[in-house]
Amino acid sequence: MSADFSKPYDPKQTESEIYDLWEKSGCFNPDNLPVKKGSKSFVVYMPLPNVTGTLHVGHALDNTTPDILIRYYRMKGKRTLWLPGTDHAGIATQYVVEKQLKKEGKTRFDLGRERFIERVWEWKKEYGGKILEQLKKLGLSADWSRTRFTMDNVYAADVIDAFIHYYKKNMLYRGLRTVNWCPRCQTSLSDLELEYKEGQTMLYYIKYGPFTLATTRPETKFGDTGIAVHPRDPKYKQYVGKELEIESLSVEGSLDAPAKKKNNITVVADEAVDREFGTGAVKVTPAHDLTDFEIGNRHNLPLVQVIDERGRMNEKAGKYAGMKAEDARKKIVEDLKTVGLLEKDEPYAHNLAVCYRCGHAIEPIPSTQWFLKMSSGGGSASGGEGLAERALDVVKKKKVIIQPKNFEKTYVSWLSNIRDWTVSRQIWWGHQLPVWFCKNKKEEFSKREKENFVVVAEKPKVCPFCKECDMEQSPDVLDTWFSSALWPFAGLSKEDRKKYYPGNLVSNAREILNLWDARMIFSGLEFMGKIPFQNVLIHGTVLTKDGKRMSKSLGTGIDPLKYVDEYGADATRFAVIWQASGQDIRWDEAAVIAGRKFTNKIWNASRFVLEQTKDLKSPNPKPVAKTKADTKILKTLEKTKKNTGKYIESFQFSRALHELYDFFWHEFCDRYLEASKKQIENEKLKRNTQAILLYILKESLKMLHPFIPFITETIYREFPGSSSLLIIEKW
RNA sequence: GGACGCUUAGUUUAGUGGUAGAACGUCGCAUUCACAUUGCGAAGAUCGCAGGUUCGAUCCCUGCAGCGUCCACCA
Repeated sequence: MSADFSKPYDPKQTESEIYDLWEKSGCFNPDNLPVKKGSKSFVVYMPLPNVTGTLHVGHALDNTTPDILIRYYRMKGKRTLWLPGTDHAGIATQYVVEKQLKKEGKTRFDLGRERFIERVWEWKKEYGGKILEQLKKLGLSADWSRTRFTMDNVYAADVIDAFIHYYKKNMLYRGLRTVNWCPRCQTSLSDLELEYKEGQTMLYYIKYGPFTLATTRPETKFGDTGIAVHPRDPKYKQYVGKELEIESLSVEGSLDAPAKKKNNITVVADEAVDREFGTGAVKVTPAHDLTDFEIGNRHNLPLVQVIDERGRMNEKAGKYAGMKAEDARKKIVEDLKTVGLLEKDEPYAHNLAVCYRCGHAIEPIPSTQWFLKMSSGGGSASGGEGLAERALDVVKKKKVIIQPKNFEKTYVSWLSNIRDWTVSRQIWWGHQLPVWFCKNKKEEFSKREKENFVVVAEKPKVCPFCKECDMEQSPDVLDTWFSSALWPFAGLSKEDRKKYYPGNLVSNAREILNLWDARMIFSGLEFMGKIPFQNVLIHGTVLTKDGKRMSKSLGTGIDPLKYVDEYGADATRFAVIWQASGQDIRWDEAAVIAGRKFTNKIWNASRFVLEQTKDLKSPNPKPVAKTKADTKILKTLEKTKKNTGKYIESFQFSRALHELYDFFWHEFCDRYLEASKKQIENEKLKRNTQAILLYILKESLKMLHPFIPFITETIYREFPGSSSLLIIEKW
């Protein structure tokens, strides 16, 4: 293969050949790099793309900047590792496969858990590697030989160990949490699995002591433990913090005198209340509404469950017990009318959440979940500081630097107000909890003190409780983020951890700063005793040209491969970096075209330089400044080199690229190349001018290589006497 | 509802306490000599609005308006 300068640069032809060359050279793997002994490593953890993901411009942003750093530091002689992998993305993947099944007229229940999971693995085998293959087209120099999937056996073992570790440290506990429940499918549903149906219901205005409350669900009133108002609402200010004895409907369906009321209601002020809705005050039923559950959590309101798993009123509902919630509603409304507590009702259109599978109305009910303690407050037995405090500390002490700086605020406020992390999920695809229950000692809900389960990696041969049953594993799986939080070390082999942990950097979009970055930080501290990386780079969101969000469903998403195909990977990378200068990016195809023009310029300038210097015997003659033009270009080169390095090291990639663009195009091509034409005609200046041309071009290619690696490598191969690859050339 | 951000030439944007740089586009000129995916040159910005701080603000503060993103959610 050699470059054909008689034709315009054709990225399509060369890019895949060059990429093969790099892969074959093994230089993506830090263990193969010709680095000096004792030289430092530079490690980047790739944001794990979901196996269900399709490539979008955001991925190009996520990955182009680390690639620049990796290539730069590789050329600077560091041992560079860029660790790639994919995430099993629990709910998202399960959802995709279930949709596939639906087309065949089946549900996951038809297959059963085991066969369903097999089916997901099949799906993963077929599509799971696709996104990484697409990423390679952008020219990323990640070490693919180390690629891991968050459900690989070795990775899974670490995930299970982590769970057991937390359990032993008394940082995991079981508790109730209100979840979306389908009474027909008998399963909890994630947000993804909800569908919304527009419906007409009634909004009932119920008298509640000094309040009138609007609700669509009067049947949950027996589970009410609070009334919430907006903190800045002057109407209700006087009641906030008071516990009220309220004249209300009794479970016998009659009027309850205030004195007889057992469960009094606390008035709380909460930001979640919409002052404009209804009367501006709402009843709080933590057991049967997700928002109310959050409010209850914030104000320590008790949880009173009045509807059961089958969607029927339970014994707490007195004479209404056993009735379906819907029927109970009618009856209760009647009774409220009779006792004079119903002020009015009006029709109300709202979105009703239904099960995506069977269409049944979902019923929020409390269910047992596993929680990971985030904070030392609340009697953590781990002594010292909790996970959140430690993650906060390293950022406050600047051991971990979040850039741009203002995202530090987001991070700090999230961790400062954090609640314990619900790590269990009621789906099938994921890391199943290493929790084993005794079949003979079943309890609805068991806290530690009256255990009927053990937490161990392998199923115990003999049940420690009844000594005779075949223990049953908890059907729950872990939240996907629980496993991806371990990525900086679970992604590495035990051997690698000694060499490549801690790493240096992650680069991702802002929406996963808390979901992922924060959790990697505290997991790293907990399990490795060290921060996983010093730098968190948050890049802007890629928007459409008119400033709208890119989304697949709106048809505004953009596949960067379209540009790779049309203009080349270099031009695409150029466009991404060129535009990623400030905040969010309004993606403009014009930038890709500018990138292609630039690569074309480089191509032609290189052709000129290589032709002009063909007769130069010594491949690397020392250039000297003999003319004004010589002095100028050599000086400017030094300045550009210095600035480019400075900008790359401080993550100002766009600035670096603009500087390089300016230098190459305007200083080198427009000025020096033109001047060189005359100088070469002068025999006295000829040799030296040739030497300068070659030298400037070579140095330019090096500086440009991290940004536009393909074309620079292609041209470098044409250099007289170049034996090695540009990718490992000294910067 | 919460958090964060944006508002600078036709468009996309950079930037600084002393009235602004660029890219694309537009217009004019040039060009057999690396490149028309070119070169040279020109026009084009009261730096969202209203106050304030300051000798002086596009840059700092306050308010307003518009736009957007993320998170939470619609009782």
